Amino acid sequence: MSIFSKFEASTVEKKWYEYWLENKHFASTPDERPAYSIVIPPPNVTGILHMGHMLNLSLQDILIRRARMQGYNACWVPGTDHASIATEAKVVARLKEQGIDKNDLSREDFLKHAWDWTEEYGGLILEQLKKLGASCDWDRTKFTLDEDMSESVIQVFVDLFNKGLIYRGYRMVNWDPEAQTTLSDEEVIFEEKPGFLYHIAYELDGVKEPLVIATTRPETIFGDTAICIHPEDPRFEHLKGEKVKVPIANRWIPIIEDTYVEIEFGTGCLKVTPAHDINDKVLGEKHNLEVIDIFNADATLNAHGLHYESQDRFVVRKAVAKELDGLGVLIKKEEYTHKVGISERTKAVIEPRLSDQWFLKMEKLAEPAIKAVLDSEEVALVPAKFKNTYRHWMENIRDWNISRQLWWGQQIPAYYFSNKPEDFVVAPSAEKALELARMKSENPDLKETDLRQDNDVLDTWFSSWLWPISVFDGIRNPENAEINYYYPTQDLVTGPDILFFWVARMIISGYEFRNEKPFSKVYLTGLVRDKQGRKMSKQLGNSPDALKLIHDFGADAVRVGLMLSSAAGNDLLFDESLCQQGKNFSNKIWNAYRLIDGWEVDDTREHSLVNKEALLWYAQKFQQSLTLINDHFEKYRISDAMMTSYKLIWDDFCSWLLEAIKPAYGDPIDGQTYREVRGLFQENLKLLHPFMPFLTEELWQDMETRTPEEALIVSSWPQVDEFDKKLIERFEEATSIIGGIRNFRKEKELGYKESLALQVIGSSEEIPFESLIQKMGQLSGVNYIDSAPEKSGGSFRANNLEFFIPLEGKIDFEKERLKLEEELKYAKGFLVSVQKKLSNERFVSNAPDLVLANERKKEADALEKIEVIEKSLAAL
RNA sequence: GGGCGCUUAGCUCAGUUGGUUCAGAGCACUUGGUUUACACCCAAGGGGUCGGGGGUUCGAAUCCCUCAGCGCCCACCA
Repeated sequence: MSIFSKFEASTVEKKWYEYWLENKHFASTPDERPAYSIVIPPPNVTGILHMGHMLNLSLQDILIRRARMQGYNACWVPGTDHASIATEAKVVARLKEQGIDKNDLSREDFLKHAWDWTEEYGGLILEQLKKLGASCDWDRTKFTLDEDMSESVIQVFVDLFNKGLIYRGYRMVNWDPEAQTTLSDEEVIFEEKPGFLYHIAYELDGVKEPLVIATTRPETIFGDTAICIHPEDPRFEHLKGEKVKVPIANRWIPIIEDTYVEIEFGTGCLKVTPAHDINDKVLGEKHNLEVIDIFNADATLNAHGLHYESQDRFVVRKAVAKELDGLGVLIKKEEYTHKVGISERTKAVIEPRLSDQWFLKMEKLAEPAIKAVLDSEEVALVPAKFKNTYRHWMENIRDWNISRQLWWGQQIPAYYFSNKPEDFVVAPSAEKALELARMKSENPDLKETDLRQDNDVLDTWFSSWLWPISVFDGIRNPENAEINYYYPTQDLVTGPDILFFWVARMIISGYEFRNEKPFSKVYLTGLVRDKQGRKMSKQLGNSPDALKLIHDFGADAVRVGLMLSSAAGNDLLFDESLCQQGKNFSNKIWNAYRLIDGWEVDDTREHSLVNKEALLWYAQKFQQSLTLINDHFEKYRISDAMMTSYKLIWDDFCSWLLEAIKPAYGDPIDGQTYREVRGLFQENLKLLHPFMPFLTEELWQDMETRTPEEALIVSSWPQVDEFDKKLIERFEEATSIIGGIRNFRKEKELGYKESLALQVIGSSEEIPFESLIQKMGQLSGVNYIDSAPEKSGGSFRANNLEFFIPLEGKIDFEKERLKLEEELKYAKGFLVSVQKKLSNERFVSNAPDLVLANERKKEADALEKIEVIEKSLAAL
């Protein structure tokens, strides 16, 4: 017999994981069964497993394992994402440590370093995932920069370009000075930051008072090309058409008028810097202003910054303020909180910047994706509350900036054949590009060396938005058997933070390239937070080490812990005690097995009525729970499914069934009970397997010698069958009588070993599960009497039945009387409220019959109860 | 600034269409219990005027209004 304890959990896990791999239980190829596929949200190739992953991946594994048991051809495709900005930033940082500057390397050399890094750390996260028990088809592992994946991306780019949906534009974009690339709007997070509102005086021509403007960014005065006032602001009526001098720069700039300016804000005057603010750019275009770009790529100032050239913008901000103060033109500096754009990846403050970028037109593309989620519900978001967020974003969707000034990623397949920016062709390969370039330039002598490929790479999401299609090679090879079999996938499990980055775009690409949804359900998890509700972060140090958790508690326990309180869309307040609870549950199951497995069997022993009834009841209870669990799964209420299984095993199976059939110490068990309870235990293991794969497989295999085909992982999910609801109710009546007896013992301070005689008063029929009650209540006998006996003892009520237990000389009459009077008072009060309701004519005429009948029953029951209590009181 | 959502026991949350079984679960807590599968355990028990106020209704945790607090998404206010 094997032992499943904390000391051996990891060896048991390793044993079964290897067993599943060896026997190809995770592998899937198309066959005649219906497919059930999930594509993993590819983690960053250089990432490490954190709690968010654990939650997502546990959910996916639970879904895929259950589907596998349900007879689907289950296929979970794993993989990783090249995460261009994040990975490139890490590689640049590592090179820096080695004294190498990225700018001194050629593109090819840099990519070599990046691939070295990827091979060194890449896939580490996938290894960690295995520790959790993830049953992915590892032979299918994909990486977004694999050759076939990249080819798909390039093919899609060319296709969209040829459809006229991709264009190149000179636009204000989000510039990350740290990574030195642009970002899409979704990659910019706005945060409230304390700052200052500087009031600066600009000298006016002539003798008039200087004009005071308010700005949060004094360093941008070098890029000022106008001052804007509101045309109807009476304070500035006399300034229309005038010019002012920019301090320090000493340039003269015009005063323009525009209703964009808010009279109430600041001083009512706005300095206009078209190169560095999106609003100013709009104003600039409207008023034909000069554009002066004052920054270098790393957000230091360029020559326009005069003596501040090469200094960082934040250093310059302070220095400029000081200089302005020295000049006597810094009128005021007030504290001011404003929103600042931060790079999602590098956390650098974003600089709005004008530059040439590639864009994808989104409006038309988004249409089918809007319908699919909001109208036809072909794609369901779980929970549905995210539909609103989705709608809002999709209906206001903006063109997607898909180019990044990085090297790690798919290089944009645009080839320039002259110095003019409009002289380019888009092609899947250099050869094809040359051909096209010769045609477009009408120069047949053009050589491949005359072509220059665009330096930029594509946004990482431009590869991952194809993920559900490209992992099955459905872009390059749209008719292949795999894509037609596995696509569309069933469930996608991910966080709502990437609803727009990724989920929405996958739905868009699904309809564009397959004319079909990529998945039917999107299960959106919440964020994993600590128990104080704070986000988990490295800085706070509140993020538990995922692998250490698995090591300390066991993978099953961690999975259970995660499922115990994580409804879809709700944040999970994680605490290690959840894992402890999971571990306690593992221990409980293990011990139940030890009990069953340790019994000595005697086939000559009688199959008692108690055992027979308890087994029959549990079979019903199991069915009831199974129905509930299936329903929870269908509604993606995974934690409810988990909790229902938990209670079934712990309360019903262990506390009731096993306690009921357990033979006295040292006694053997009858053969029939033994076989039946083992059968029921096996069914329990099936239910638990998706949640706790290792422990269940261990016990399953320990019970009997099994062939690989008989492994639990590929066994069948229990069949739903009809069950006797009435029997379950009768059993519950019995358990509440047992509860009454136990409570009685406790109140009367009687030991649990002391046998008691139970008397049922005035009941015309036998109490349910009488022999069970006798055994569990530790009774010497049960008899039925007409009225409360006159001798000393105590009484209690359960299920509207009155019970009496004789206790010679052990009863405190006064205490008993007070208790009964309390009960009587409550029953009378209850009766009054029911009768009040029943005497209300409008209630009687309006309420449905069922409700009315119930109230009448309540009244009758209350009357009966009062009578019983009064009798007992009289007997005292 | 616009939109959406939340507020139920000490904690985390269930509560379908207002009405049988509606005030629940798990954990935590209190009390009693260890040669008898499991103290990582067993048994019993306490605990909430369902955020405040108003309204609709015979009847409201559930529908409407309002106030307060919290959260999320979107947005170009210097």
